Amino acid sequence: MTVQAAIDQRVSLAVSTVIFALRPHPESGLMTLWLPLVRRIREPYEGQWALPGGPLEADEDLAGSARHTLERTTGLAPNYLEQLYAFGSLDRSPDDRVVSIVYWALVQPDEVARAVDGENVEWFVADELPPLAFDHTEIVDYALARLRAKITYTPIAHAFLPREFTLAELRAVHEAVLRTHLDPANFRRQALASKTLVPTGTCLQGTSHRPPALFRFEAGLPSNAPEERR
Amino acid sequence: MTVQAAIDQRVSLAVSTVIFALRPHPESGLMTLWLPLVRRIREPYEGQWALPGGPLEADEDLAGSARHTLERTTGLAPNYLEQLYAFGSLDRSPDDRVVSIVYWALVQPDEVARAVDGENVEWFVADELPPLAFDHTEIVDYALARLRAKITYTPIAHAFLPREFTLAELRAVHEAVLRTHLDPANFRRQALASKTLVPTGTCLQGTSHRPPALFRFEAGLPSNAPEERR
DNA sequence: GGACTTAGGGTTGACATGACTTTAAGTGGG
DNA sequence: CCCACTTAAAGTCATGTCAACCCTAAGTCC
Repeated sequence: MTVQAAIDQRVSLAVSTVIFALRPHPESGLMTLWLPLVRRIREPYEGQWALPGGPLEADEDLAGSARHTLERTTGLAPNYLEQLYAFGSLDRSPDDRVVSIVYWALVQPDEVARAVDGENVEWFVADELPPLAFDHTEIVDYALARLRAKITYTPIAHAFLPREFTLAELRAVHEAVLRTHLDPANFRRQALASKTLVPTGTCLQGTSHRPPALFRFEAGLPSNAPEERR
Repeated sequence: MTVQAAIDQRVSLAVSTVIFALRPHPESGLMTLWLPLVRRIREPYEGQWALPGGPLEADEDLAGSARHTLERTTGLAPNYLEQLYAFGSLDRSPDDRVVSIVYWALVQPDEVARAVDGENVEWFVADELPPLAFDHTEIVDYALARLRAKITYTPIAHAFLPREFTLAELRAVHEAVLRTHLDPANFRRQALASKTLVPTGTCLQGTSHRPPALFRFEAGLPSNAPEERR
């Protein structure tokens, strides 16, 4: 058996990451979900857009690998990172057999993020993507569904925001992700009832109206991902 | 580079399955969760118990691989099969680097199941396991948590039962999994409100009391696993 | 000072939930 | 044949949650 044969015989393992951030929509100006894609520079699917990722290195954790691609494509560290799913259909790649373990991440779009956009990295509105390479369209759809489901029963919205934020900003995140309008009063009650928000005692000044109180997120629930929760 | 070196360099990929079934507890006689384990016949952890599984074959699906080990260890086809998590810590196996994609399955314990128990396969009460090889204790704990969480908001309990069942039997499954007592009247209301149960029109005869109506499960919600839902 | 805007709190009605009661329909025993 | 016993199945009621809505507070801008 040759070296190449030994490699061909085995299934190769990659880690990809769906990276979400909030930015204003280019037309409507409303906050929407964006994600960075990488243009493929080789076959298969050369020239098409794909999720950032790469083969799992022998000295890397799964989450570590996801964090690594995240840093490479956005220059940022994630505020939230969770394993999404392992995709392993036989036909997902035309020639070789690849199993992809996909993570999803939430980042806050700092000024930094724009500077790091490399030659082959570009951000897209998550709900208006071009056709993607491999099964990546299906993967993004699943990640979107998971994000939209999870934000309704878990306090992860703060991961899109800086350390201190107002309830209106937090509500804006929910509205942007879920693409709905939420009642401010009911949202406030529900958010405060979750026991995960701590008032900083200060108010945000410089608004043209009543100054809103600032809050900080305080971890209430532990993560439910076995690997990360150590 | 030698063939061995080429193999060593790469991360190997395995698929394991946590298989749940309900059987009476050996002491209390109450229904409890059981799962089959396989005794390891080689190092590392030789002689210890581990989850059934094996390396991912090049021509196998992920779910297909899980189904395959399921058939090998229990002789059964699963009524429910879902991906649990991909475990890939650097230290999970002492010598080589293994990433395990773990599935969990629900089966109904037919007469068949007992006959197939092989030399190195043995069923254990899920909450009273011996020390397991690798990180399999952690994996089982996670699978148990997932099952107990999911049964409360998803109709999967029927996967432990034959095609037709009474509400009392369905409630007994919930009680066995969650290890609690549930009010029969409230459980009935909740179960019927879920719109996933169809009355067969017949009643179970031969009981020493009022004959209960039989129901059949009718899929209401689609699966939320992207790979399986095709 | 008054219009305007958002913060923040209160009210109400629809609905789900848990604890409990009542009636129905079978068996088995005296 | 009547009665005790068991579980099925339906109903009642108090509580809690949630969405829709209204109202007042506290700033800015003109």
